Amino acid sequence: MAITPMSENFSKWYNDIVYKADLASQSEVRGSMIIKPYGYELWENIKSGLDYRFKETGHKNAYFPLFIPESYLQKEAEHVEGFSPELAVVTIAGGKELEEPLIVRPTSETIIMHAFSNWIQSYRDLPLLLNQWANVVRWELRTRPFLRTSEFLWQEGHTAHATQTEAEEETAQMLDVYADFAINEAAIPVIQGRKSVREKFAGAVYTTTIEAMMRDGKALQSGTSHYLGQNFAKAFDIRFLDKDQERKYVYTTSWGLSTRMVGAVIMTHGDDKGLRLPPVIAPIQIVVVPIYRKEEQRSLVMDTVDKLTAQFKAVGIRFHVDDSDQSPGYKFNDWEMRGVPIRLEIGPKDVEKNQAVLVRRDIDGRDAKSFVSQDGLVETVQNMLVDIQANLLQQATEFRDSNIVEVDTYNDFKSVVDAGQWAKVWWNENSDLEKQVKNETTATHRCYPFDLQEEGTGKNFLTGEAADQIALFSKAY
RNA sequence: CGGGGCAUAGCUCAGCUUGGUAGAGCGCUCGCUUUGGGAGCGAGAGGCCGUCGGUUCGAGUCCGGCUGCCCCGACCA
Repeated sequence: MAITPMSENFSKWYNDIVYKADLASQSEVRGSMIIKPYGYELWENIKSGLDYRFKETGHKNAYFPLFIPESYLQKEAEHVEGFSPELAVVTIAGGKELEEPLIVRPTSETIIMHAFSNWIQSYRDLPLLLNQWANVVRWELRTRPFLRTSEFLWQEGHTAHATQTEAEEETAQMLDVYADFAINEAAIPVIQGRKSVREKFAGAVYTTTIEAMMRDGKALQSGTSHYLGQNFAKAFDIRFLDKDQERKYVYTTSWGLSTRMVGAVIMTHGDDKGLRLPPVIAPIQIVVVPIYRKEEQRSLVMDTVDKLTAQFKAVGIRFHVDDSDQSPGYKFNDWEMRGVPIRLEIGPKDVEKNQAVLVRRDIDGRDAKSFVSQDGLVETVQNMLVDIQANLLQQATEFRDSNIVEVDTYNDFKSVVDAGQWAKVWWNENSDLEKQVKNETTATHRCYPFDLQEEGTGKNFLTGEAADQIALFSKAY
């Protein structure tokens, strides 16, 4: 029943929340999971926050096929090499061996770029701004619910532009969209930055990322936006006739965010009692627990509950009334474990006094509880939801900031990384040395953070040479 | 892909050493009593013991094959 404490075993704590809060369950298929209604509602709320932003920035949704001809994937050399170990391939269909195997998409650059090459003829066709919501398959050897599964849900945006500048602006804009969503809706204080060459998307010129710090100090890449240059345009011959009468290759971008975000929410906000959900994306924002002994009390209490929830409904507060047969104490623990931001208790005493008891999930102890008037309750609740949202972001931000440590020697680096913190260092791009660091410490290059760059140069923590960029290293999911 | 472990009720597991009619806790169903921080009592339902084969009068238990899952490592957008 109870959840394994985080301090005892973080992985177990995570799995306990996923399964006991009914977000997902294990499926019969290796490495796959069933997303249950409560988990899927959370994903739907994430989806709608993103989809709204995509539309606001001029993108349209479309849908491309699940199956991709093998030859498409092979057109971009680095891309195919990056994905080939984890592809699921269909070789037999309809009882016959296929002439050309079909790949179950690990991502859709190739099939979408193939379509783009037919659709784009003139500068008037640009920019082309598309997004698709889809499932993709990557045959991972080691899987964890939401963080890494063989099949997962995501969105992938694909755009084509006339100029490099425009494509790079798009790449940056969509990373901003992700960061805005993560910070303001998921209450996750992400760090924006550029990936090292070793960590970038196969086929990209460069990759930008939002990195989040989990409660165990590990980093989670929570969304990525890639500038693809003309790599795919050349591989798929996507050319347009420009105003100056010249045929030119387009510049493309792609960007994606997956159900992994659910894992990020769990591991950013959760505590030993279970999940803590930011009100903006919580499937249930307030749970009502009626309390009564006798039947007369029950109808009295329920009348008040009906009156109050009608007000919630009118203003769009997402509520749930738990009138099951469980004891109140059971319900309190259960809904805290499921991360509902506010609990409302209504008993005979409250009905009599025209009051209600509110308990907020983001605070521990007595301070979490308040006795408020039923008059103006909707406003009280709305204000509290806003306050909880802000408080979760603040708690996560303070945790993150206190766990990023500046180091300039390899020894300090090792102890910081071993302590589960992030190392902020001076660094020069070098894939071989990055690999060495990973082998020796298990920490990886997370990104070159845009907001933490400094003028001039500093001492590379590994080589001691002068370095011109600030990088973050840490253990990661 | 290398090393180790496991497969028995919805879940967690015992039973195997030493073969003899399938067990516990939790959960579930029904009834009564309860209800402001994980309630109590009583009754009940629920299993081709992963699968195929072998040994035996008799296999959850012993032997072999297969399949699946978990952990550690390696790999990894």
